[in-house]
Amino acid sequence: MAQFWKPGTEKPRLLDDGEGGVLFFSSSYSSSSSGFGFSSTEKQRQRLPVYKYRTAILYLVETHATTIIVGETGSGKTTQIPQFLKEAGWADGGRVIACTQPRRLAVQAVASRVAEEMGVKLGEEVGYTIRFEDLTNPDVTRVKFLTDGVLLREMMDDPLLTKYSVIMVDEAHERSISTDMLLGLLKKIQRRRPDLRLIISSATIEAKSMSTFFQMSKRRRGLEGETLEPKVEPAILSVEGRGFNVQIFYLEEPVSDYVQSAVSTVLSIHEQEPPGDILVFLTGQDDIDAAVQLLIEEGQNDRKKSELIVLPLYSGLSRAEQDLIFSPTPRGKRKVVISTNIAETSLTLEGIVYVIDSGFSKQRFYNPITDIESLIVAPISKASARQRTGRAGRIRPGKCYRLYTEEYFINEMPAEGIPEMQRSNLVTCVIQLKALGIDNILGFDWPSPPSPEVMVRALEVLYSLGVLDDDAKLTSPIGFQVAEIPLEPMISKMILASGELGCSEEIMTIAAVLSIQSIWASSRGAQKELDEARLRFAAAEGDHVTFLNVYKGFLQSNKSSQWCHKNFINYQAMKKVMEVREQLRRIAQRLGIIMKSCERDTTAIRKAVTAGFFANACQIEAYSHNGMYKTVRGSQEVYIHPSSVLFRVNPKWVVYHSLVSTDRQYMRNVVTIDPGWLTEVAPHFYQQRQLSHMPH
DNA sequence: GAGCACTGC
Repeated sequence: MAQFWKPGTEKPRLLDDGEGGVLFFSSSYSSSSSGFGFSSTEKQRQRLPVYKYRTAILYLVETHATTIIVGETGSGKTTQIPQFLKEAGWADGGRVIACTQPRRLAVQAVASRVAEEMGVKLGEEVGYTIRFEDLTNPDVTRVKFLTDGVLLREMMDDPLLTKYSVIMVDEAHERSISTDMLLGLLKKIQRRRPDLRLIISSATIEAKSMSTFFQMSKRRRGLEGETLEPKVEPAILSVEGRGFNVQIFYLEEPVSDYVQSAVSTVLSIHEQEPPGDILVFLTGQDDIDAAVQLLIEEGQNDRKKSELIVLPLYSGLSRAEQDLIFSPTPRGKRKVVISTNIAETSLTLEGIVYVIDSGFSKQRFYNPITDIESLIVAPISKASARQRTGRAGRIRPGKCYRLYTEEYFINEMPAEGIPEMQRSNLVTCVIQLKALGIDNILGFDWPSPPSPEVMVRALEVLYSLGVLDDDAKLTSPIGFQVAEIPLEPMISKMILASGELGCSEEIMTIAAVLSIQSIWASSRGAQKELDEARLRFAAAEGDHVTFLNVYKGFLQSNKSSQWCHKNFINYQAMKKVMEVREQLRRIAQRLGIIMKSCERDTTAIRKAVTAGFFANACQIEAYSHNGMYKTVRGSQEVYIHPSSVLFRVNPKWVVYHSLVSTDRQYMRNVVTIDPGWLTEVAPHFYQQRQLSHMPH
């Protein structure tokens, strides 16, 4: 292997901070406020790198409106800082300390860890809130963990978030849409609430741009000089991590086939390196299955290679298939996990010593002209590369093999990825801002502003749904109701229509199914059986009505997991459908939507679907032999996806829920309609499209 | 007859 690789100079756990203005405090250990002898958890707390910055952090939070903390994994910032704040009195007088996370699992894990360290029952002094689960008690909860999406929802009832004294936004470097929205809105809140403190916690050094972002709000206000106010300039503090060193190797020459290159690197490691599991980052199911296949074939006629346990990992796998990843590696074997980005942040694997990084991942891009989102294989950023590398150093020093050259890493790889906000359709984001009373959407102060074209397109869609009026204000009641329902606006509109059409029971089910990934079980190696199972539920009207048949069968089976397994249905997904449906039913009740079943009248159901998705109407091409459709709106060429029950049935008129773009545009989840309904449910859109009168 | 990185309310 030596001739293929050369050691790099970069050490991933060291921050290459060329940034000025980074504050390093090295105060001595502070004592605990408990006054008791140190318990073992107390000792563990003190060993975390963040512990020696306790005084510094509390000082900075006291004196600065915003504190930016750059901390690598293992620094302990997420679990310790909320406790420091609590001990220092930030939760006195009924105030609450909030800490947001991008993911539900992280919220639960961190909250229970902190409750344990503080010796309190989870849900009392320390609590958490995620969708479907609120483990807090408003009277006693003082430290609250929540997803950033939940905090955004809380702003709809309490726009200034008055009960919180400090809000810590964790994992801000991931730059998800909801984190970015939160940052923009918190900056606005700061102007009205000088008492509020923000802590922005990030794993990368882009702290500088974040600092500039938070600096300006106060300047504009002209607060400088007022003595009682906190400093307008955000503080930046850097905290070291506690990972092990990872040695990095680069390719000497670029390769064209990273799958093949990854496979041969796995084999070289296995031949030449001491025991330790391998994690390979590829881009998607295709790549991963191909690599798994190649490695299994290699193992079939070679004793040494047969010691490899090769496991794929991506979100489409069933729970049981994913759980295989966590089983301990037997003696004399070596586990090789071949994964998508899921292992970069969402899942942590223990026992990984070697990481192989292809340098690519699938990323979403959005084209506002065609209104199509697509997944494209694109180069990752340096920040991602470091994150991947860090996965090798969790238990002991590790090695990372990058399937690109050092020259490429240094000179060509972008420092940071493009924030999700600049790669997505923003319809949901815009309606949330409108609901929060932000009128000037185009002038909103974002950490990374999206293009005006994307914003205008979102406003156009909301206008066509009747959610916004000519002045781009939320309509009443429809606009406010759609904003209240936590789903895509087109699904929410469909729900509202179902109340009037007398089919709300059915539409709630359809809305719940459409809002989750897929109710079908993954079908690796059993495609034919899955297709047959799907046919057992198939309805002539299309996929939406088919979902109703599945849901009915599931209820009749008494929500049996065995029934799901037998019918190639994802049991976890069905449980989620039930949860979402229940939440929707409660919201509908609040909004005064009458719950009613239309029995077997699928006309009402399909009309309700059309009321939300009229913009996705398509007509088949008159002399098409290959099932080509054209969208009514833009004459775009589209095809029914082979997984649809209407595939090869090719009805004349359909509406679809979403497009998958590969070599062709495929419509997923398709239902037949009568074209007459289009002018009936959306006259403004199909009869008098007033292009001159678009909202702005 | 083909394919969906990952979250979240």
